[in-house]
Amino acid sequence: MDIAQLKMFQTVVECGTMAKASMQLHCVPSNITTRIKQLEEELGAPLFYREGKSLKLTPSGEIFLNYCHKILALCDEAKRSIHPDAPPSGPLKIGAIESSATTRLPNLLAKYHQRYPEVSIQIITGTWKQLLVDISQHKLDGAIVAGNIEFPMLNKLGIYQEEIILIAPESFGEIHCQEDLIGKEIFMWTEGCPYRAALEEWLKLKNISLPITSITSYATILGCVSAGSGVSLVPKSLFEQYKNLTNIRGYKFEHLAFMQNQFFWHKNVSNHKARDMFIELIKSEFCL
Amino acid sequence: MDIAQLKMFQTVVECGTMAKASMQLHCVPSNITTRIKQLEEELGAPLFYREGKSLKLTPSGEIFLNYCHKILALCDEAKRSIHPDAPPSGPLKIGAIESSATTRLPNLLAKYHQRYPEVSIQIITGTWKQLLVDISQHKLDGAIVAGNIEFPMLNKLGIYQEEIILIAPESFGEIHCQEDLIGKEIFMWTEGCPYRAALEEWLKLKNISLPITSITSYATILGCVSAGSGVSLVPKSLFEQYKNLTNIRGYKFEHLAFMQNQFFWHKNVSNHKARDMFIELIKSEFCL
DNA sequence: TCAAATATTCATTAAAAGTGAATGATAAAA
DNA sequence: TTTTATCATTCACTTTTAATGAATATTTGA
Repeated sequence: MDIAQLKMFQTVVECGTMAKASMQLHCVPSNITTRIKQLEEELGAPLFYREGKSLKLTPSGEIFLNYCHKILALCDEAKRSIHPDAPPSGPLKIGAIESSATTRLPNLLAKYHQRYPEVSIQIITGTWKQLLVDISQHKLDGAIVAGNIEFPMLNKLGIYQEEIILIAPESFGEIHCQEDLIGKEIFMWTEGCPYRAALEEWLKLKNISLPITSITSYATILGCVSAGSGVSLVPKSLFEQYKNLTNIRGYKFEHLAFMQNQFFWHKNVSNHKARDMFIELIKSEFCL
Repeated sequence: MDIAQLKMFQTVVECGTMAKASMQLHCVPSNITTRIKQLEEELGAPLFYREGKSLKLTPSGEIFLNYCHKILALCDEAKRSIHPDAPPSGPLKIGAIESSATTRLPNLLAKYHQRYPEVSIQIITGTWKQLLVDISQHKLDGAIVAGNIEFPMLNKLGIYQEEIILIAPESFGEIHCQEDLIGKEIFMWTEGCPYRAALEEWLKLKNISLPITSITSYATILGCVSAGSGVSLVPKSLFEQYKNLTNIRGYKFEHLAFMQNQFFWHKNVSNHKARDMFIELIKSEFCL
């Protein structure tokens, strides 16, 4: 067993194909094939089902992948631990829900990169659940997530309150209560979005159940509302980012005016200076 | 960074010299030298102070060694996890305090080896503290220790009660209270031995403080008592093992008649079948 | 002071990793 | 359906890396 092999295996799973993994690892596909087979032989079990050209993890592969993440994360940590006072460097994988990624992150990243140019940041978006699971499996170093969540093995830090507003085309007239939405089309992020959950909860208070159109793009949601086809519930900061879309009106959403956004990271991962400096930056930006 | 390198580094630390490590790893010393240097270069810090031919870990080396243990333990665990139903095999490092090692372990090991001949067992003796620290640093897979101890990150299982007796030469006459020991020489295991602690506590009840001769060998302690030169406090099972020493008398030690012996292992290490079967054996032998 | 043990260097050999072109199979596109 | 892209794999080959063994200098212990 070899660390390079583990890295290859992990990358193949991430990329989905050996061809893509070989690009990312700057080597030739045949090399990956050989070394994965070699690994499978040593372990005495296949890691992938090979059906046609698709690769699917076997149960053994799933188990082994989890260990790979842990082992590689530990190796990184071991290296970092030797130079506790060196400026942070290396990769930093930060997750964020879409709304945070589009509104707050760009600013944050610019400052971070200016301070620590040696760190190569990677941003991954996903649902809060995906992101937190990924952190606990060491696939992410940390993530910004909305809502007051507790998650085993993860530390958290409250960062900012995101104001939530209801947006609708000017043509719809004033919107103040649930009934004003009846007959209107509603655009929201997919399942797992806390804003969506809040809206559904609000409607349920009056026993109203309306169909919601799922759109995984805030730009599109704003576009739809702007085009006059429906309403949505979005962070105010996002709305302001798109304020050139003039014919949209925002309304206070009293049911859940603010949502706490938090940064999560793994309790067991220490000596991660790049991540710790990211936390420090967050603190200095938002926690004054 | 390479797993083979980490294994080499760990082995060098264990063996104390590169020469001995090279024997254990079945390669030549120059290879070890080269690969350790290579590792140091990659980490950007020396792992050893090289003064003459002695190797001493640098602070960086200490830190890195801890990660090595964790990483290599995880690699083993990853391999084992693939074959959950295979009979246990591979190395199994069990620690024990001297008294357990000499009295209870031999029997246990015979049975274990008969059942799982593929496991190569290694027994390490030490003080309870050393052993438990070694488990938490993944240097040991488990250990048998006397006394009712709690230790972070470790699971424990009570196994048997060890009866404690006071032994003295027949020539000393009856011994029943602390005062009977005054003027007698006392032989005990070194600091850290729970039996010794119990004896000292017992003497302290009457504010008696007697000098104790430390001997790290039960055979020698028994021999000294048998030769008529002093008294000691030992597990009854040990005393019985040496009962051919006829002129020793054993007395009930009321202050601490029994001492609970326990098996400890690491909470975070799962999928360790060889160890789990050892626990099962202990249960079936002692916990009926 | 001598002898055994040790880390290290260096030229050499053996092993392993990586390459690149060819092949066949598969899924998507025309 | 045919065509085209993409993919994993095989194999002969090259490059890189690890391991060896003899030589050397140093140190510990007798």
